[in-house]
Amino acid sequence: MAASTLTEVARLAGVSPATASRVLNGSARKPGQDIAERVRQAADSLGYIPNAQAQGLAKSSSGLIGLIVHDIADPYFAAIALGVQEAAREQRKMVLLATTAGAPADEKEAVAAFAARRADSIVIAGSRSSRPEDKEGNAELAAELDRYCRNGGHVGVVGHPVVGATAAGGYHVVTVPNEELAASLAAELTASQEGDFVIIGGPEGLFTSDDRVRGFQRGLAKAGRHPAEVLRSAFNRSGGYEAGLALAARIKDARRDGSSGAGSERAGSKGTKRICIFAVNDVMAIGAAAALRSEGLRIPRDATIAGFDDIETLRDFRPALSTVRLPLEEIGRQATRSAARADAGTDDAEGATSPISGQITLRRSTETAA
Amino acid sequence: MAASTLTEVARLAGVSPATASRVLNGSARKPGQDIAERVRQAADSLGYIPNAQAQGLAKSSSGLIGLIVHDIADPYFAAIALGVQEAAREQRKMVLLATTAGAPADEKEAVAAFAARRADSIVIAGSRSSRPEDKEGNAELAAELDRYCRNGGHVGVVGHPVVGATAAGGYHVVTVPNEELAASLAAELTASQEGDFVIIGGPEGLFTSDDRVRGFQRGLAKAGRHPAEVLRSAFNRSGGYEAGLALAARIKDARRDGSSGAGSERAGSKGTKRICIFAVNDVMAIGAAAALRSEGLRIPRDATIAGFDDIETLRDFRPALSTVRLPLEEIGRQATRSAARADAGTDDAEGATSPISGQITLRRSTETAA
DNA sequence: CTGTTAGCGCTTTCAG
DNA sequence: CTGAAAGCGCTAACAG
Repeated sequence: MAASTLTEVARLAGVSPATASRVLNGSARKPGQDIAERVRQAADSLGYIPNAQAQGLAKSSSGLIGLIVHDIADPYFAAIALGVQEAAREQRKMVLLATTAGAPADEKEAVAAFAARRADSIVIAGSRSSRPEDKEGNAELAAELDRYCRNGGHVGVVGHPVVGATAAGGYHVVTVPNEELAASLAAELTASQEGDFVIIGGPEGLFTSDDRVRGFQRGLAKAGRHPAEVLRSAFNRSGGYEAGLALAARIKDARRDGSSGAGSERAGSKGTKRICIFAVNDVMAIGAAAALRSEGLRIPRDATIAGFDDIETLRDFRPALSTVRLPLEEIGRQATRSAARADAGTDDAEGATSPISGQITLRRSTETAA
Repeated sequence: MAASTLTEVARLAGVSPATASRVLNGSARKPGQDIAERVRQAADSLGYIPNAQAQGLAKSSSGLIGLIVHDIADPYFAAIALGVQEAAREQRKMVLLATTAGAPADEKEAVAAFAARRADSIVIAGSRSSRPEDKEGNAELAAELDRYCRNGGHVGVVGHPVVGATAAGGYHVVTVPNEELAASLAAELTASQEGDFVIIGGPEGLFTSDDRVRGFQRGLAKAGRHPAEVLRSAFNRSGGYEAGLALAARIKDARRDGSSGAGSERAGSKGTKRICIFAVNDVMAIGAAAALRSEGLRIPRDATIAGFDDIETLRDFRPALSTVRLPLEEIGRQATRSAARADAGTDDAEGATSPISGQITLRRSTETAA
């Protein structure tokens, strides 16, 4: 028993399908009260549900918004996804989700799939990269995106423009001031941290990571500190954990050397000043912290640490993590809205969404008080 | 410049649209090598992307899987969503996401929207409820679901069947043994916990919560303990926080009374034995823990606490949370697969997926050792 | 204001 | 093995 169709409804109501369409699904022209009522009754007596595919085909638009994330289980993306959802709801659209693990090749496939479904717009979250191994993938992704835009699609990108994408019409970027914020974070930290800084970054070539690293170094330089050493690992918790392990070993070594055989536990109170770790995102920071802890080191006693993003789920972590708060939901919302805006013809200056701002948030993990 | 169509490709290749269709999109019949090659070339020289809407209309199926969650930013749902995503990928389908905050009315809308899009199957995650205020909504949801199934749709539900849904064909439930697991948790806890138990539950009528409460009480009874008092609040972090605040006050009072004016800080070592809190999910447990901490109480020193779910993002929380590990991703995967199975006609015993099992995981938060 | 007539792009009998 | 023709369900010009 297939779902009933508009034609059936029309027949039951004794009108033409066109009229039924006009009353059931919005149209500029309003049929007469009497007839409208009859149609409506027929419709719900049959349990009529319009076939969105057919509507889409006829109107060539789909009421769909495509969302591309690296990993929906990562709270960073989940928060953005929530924002996208909200914006989609405002536009009375549904969101189609694609998880790509950040591989440009998969992202390209996702874009193609969205294009095939005639998604009205596409939102891409997740760091762009310029790694050599992604070069080809990036080019293909850019080409796919261009084609999508040329065919009338709109795309909103979170963070950085996709490498190589010509800024064709319908292509919008929600810029996140990663570099500036990282610089500010560094500036604030230098006020209290006396020891060396170490950065735990993601793989080289990941824009988000690179920007934060660069910004942090800049902030350090401005404060007259020498540049931090940069440890590279995966852009997730286990990457942070690994790097944390390496740092823990180093801290212990330094302590052993510094205390020449004796054995106080408190690195922070020794000649060797405790290091301050900046992990380029919260999940990595949490991973690093876990590693230090597992090696018997304490934060902020033996080392201080800061992250980036201010992931909500991680706010109850102790010691509370110093970080940079990013309005993740808002970012998702804006990316979605900016993509839709062009859709509606509201061509206000190409990207009139208010700029994203973040907020340095110092908490216990970088406290240096006795 | 609209996307190019099959007809265009066919014309360019000098064949009929039918043939082009046969070579480009899978068909039982295989056109000749020579002609196939020509079509393929024409296709990608034009950058042809099949119009999924049109295909869907013609085949009346869409390659879409609808997923309904309360809140995609909640790590519990995010984990399930990841599993759904994976299963969808196996089936070469995309997932359509709907966030409903658990309101049956919204869920009904989501189901209707999915039905309109001719989703091949629908997965519903998130606790069902039998609260009086949801009664009407549940009935409508059930009706909508039934209609969807009757029209050939398949649905996979996580946890409990939707209230009032007739177990029509195509309706599958992935059962999570919440009650049993909660009972086991209680059993294990009674071995080490001497004080009273208190349960922080969600609103009455939420099945998941109710099951866990019931199971826990049963476990307690079996161990000869008297039933735990049940505090009700919202089924999320802030609900846990609120309840935690109330408990903190109570613990402090008890301590003051117990120590009649003197003032040791250690409730655990007093005559009043420390209470053991069971929060029906991890996020609530974390909230409660945060509340206790903010009131100057320490875990497990002043009270012990356990949660449920073993949310991955929360595993770095300290003290490590005792909980029941649930294979969330797997649950999502199974719900998706079981819904699809019927689709493929593989009618193996109505629900031949392996049953979900959980694992009691005792960690620091319930340690009672000195 | 309503009904009729064409498609939207693709699949799928059914002939050739 | 290929092509022609008839829709899938709905919308949007046109007529009436």
